[in-house]
Amino acid sequence: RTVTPAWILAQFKHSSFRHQEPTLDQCWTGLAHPSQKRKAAPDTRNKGGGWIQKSRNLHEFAPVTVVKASSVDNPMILRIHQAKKKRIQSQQSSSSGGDSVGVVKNPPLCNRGRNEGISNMLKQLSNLHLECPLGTMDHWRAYHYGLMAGRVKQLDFEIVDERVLPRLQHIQGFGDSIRNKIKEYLQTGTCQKIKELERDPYRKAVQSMIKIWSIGPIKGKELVELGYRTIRDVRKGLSRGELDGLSANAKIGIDCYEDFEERMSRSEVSQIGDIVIRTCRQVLPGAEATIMGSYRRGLPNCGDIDVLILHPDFVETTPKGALGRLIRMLHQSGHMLHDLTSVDGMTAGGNGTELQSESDDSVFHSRSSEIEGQGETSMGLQKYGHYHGSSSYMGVFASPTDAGKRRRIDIKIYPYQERAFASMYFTGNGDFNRSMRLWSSKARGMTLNDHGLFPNGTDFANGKESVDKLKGASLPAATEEDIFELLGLEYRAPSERDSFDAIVEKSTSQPVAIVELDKGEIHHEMKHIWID
DNA sequence: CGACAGCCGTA
DNA sequence: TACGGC
DNA sequence: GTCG
Ligand SMILES: O=c1ccn([C@H]2C[C@H](O)[C@@H](COP(=O)(O)OP(=O)(O)OP(=O)(O)O)O2)c(=O)[nH]1
Ligand SMILES: [Mg+2]
Repeated sequence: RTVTPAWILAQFKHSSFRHQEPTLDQCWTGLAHPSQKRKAAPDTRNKGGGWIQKSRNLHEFAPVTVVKASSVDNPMILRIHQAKKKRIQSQQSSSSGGDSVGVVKNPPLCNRGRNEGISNMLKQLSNLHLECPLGTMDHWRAYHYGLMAGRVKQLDFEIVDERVLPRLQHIQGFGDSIRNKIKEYLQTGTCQKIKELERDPYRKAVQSMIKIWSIGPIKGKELVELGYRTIRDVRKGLSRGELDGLSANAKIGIDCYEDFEERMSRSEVSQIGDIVIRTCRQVLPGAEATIMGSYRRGLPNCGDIDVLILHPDFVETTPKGALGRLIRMLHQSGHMLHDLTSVDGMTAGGNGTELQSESDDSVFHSRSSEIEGQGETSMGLQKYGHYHGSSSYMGVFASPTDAGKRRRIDIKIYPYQERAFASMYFTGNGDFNRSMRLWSSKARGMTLNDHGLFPNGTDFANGKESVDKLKGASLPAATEEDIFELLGLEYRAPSERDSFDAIVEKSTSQPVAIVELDKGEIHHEMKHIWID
């Protein structure tokens, strides 16, 4: 937060090192009315080498100097850095390692649903921070609470009273704060922090703003500072012309507020899927379209519908303009109501189903952005040195089962050779993907994304443009099983891909190890412990 | 202190 | 680049 | 929030 000079002066009066929380009017919001916003100036705070950074334009923002706690004079941080140096040295001298880990921090986990109450409490804490990340820390608080909510369920013992707390201390991720909350839960059956967060009217207001699609914590706070508290307020403001500065997507989000809050039944998802898939086959004969996301994982209800399109004849590219034609046709039939992303080829005159085979050179080189070369993102060619033509669409679909209701839809199309990676990605869930990518990077020295699996230390990783195409190329995988195998992970069916801890090293793996870390270091490289 | 996945689209 | 989203 |  940026504070006003008034707040700073007030702190000196207290002659104490503990400062007071600034009240709302002691904060410098620096906010302009959305409709008056100019182009965003680059945020230069906290960048650059020095450990003292001056604030920018004094007339625009509060005259505050940001002091970074640096290693220069902070004994705590010095100690950490020295410890780090020592660790590195000892590893270089005796590379045998493996036994440097005295405490076994990874007890056997099982997948029985234990510790329900505690897990629910942690999940609530996670959601409260996630749904309203006011501070910069809240994002990672939510992340960690979420992680531990999953992990308590998998413990091989039930937390019934305080005597097991010391035992928790030796398990990765249960720090002081969480152990104290568990203690409080055991004693009182509740958690004051949750109550506190739920009561806070400011939080509540921001949260209701954030639920508008395309409004995040920044815009949400801005709206609250401007006096809006509820979706009704925002709608009123919009009708008065006070909020014309909001993005086109935000206006759609406001319009569909209640509809987007709801989740749909599987049967509704499958009916929408039928419509999309049928239309897709008309527009692109031979295409394979599949419903992904929570639907593929078998959840009883879904927040949106995710559709993946592939075509076996387009191995390295995607058919030009196909996605656009699909969207156009869905608009014409009245199913698609709004676009949340632009679509190349949608407004083009290209008729129906002309199919260029990908061996046609014109498909390959249609990558200038002025032309409506479909798909091909600018990053793809530069960073990966491989040619790809994936593209994606986000829109709003009319419910076929619940008249008048509007549903979020995501449609993505990938080259056929990326199908395993695209399907892994699009099946999720989000935590599972993050866990798998973290494992890939930390334990295997490879970067995993929705296009492929890339060994690090190649041109890809260095961000250079690849001259030799093979050097920047992905390891091949035709199926999802292949990807688990390449990474040395236990296979997980879609319905099992439900948490961070669902990523587990395969016991008999002969992985394609690229990093030269010993096992102990791999395991303890990060706080995320991979359980054998 | 820095890490906690890796991208894409909009303004 | 900042923000929001998958 | 937690770890190294
Ligand atoms: O931060 C994210 C969000 C999503 N995804 C992937 C996994 C996810 O399964 C898929 C579709 O995203 P969506 O937001 O639709 O999630 P979902 O798993 O389908 O759940 P929901 O029922 O809320 O749609 O995209 C990620 O990799 N990272
Ligand atoms: Mg979904």
